[in-house]
Amino acid sequence: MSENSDDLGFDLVDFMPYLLNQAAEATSIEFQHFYKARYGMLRTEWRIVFHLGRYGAMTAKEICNRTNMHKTKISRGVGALESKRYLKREIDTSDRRLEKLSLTPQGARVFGELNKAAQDFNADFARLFSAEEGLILRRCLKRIAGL
Amino acid sequence: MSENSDDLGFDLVDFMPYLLNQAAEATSIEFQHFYKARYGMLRTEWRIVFHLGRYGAMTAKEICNRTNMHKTKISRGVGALESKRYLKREIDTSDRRLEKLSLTPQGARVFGELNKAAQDFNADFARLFSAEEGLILRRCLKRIAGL
DNA sequence: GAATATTAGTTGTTTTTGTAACTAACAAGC
DNA sequence: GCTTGTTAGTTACAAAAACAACTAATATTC
Repeated sequence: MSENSDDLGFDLVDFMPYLLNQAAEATSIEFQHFYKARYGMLRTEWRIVFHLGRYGAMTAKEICNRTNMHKTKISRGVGALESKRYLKREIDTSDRRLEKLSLTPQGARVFGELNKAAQDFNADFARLFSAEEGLILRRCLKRIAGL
Repeated sequence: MSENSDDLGFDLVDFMPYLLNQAAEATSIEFQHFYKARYGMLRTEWRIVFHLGRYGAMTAKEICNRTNMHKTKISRGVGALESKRYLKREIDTSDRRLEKLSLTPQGARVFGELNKAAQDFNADFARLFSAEEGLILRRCLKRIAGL
């Protein structure tokens, strides 16, 4: 905290929103390489692919609820993924407002590769910390994010 | 981690870039209220004000180096703060490429208020954690951010 | 000291995001 | 059955960020 005689307060690095943001940025930028450079995907798109690959077919709304991304972001991500042929839509016959989204075989393959990369990334990441640190870090972040 | 028989890997919430991002987002959005709603400032502008208020007059380049924000972002932030009369520029006579940036009295007053709000925010934030958790969280985040 | 390179900062253009208004389908109330 | 309300998703427009090209000043090199 470094309170000092001039009462200027803490250093920026001790300000949690800043520190969290810097840590998140640094990490995101690293992982971007996998989905951006190789598959031309945006973060939103990668998240959608992850959701559909990991949890199965669902509607855009369900992805919204799970991630608290805004629906317009999802709508555009879905459009982009569709034009890349990674995803297909199927309109629910009992409620024609709903679109069930699912990965195409090609999309599933991309998910497989990215998911593998993500697991490796996470494993490497974990090596930065002791077991106790990792546990506490994860617990604290979940609490902050309200998860 | 929840490894399961289908080998689908972890949940998104256990993927560190995602978890960090969600935590950073949640926190940033809360603190935005202070600088955005009250002073019409953007995050970049708040960071610039913080730097000048906390560490004294410096050039745009120095702010760049300290924060790894891109220089165009800083340039526009400085312009916006100048038109709000929170900041003034002074060209270095020995090297006329350099502009020494500093807060106006009005800017200094705003810094004082925001800095106070930031300290309070940080103190409230700290209450989410035990002393040990807070220490470890901070240490881990710094390591991740390379700080 | 003239050509070249580097540095600080700006400007212009393109992407991406955020916000609000919209369409289409369904649901409720009467 | 016809208003009124709600929900899923899209589209249009404005704000912000990213990226590249630029200007002006200083350094370097020969």
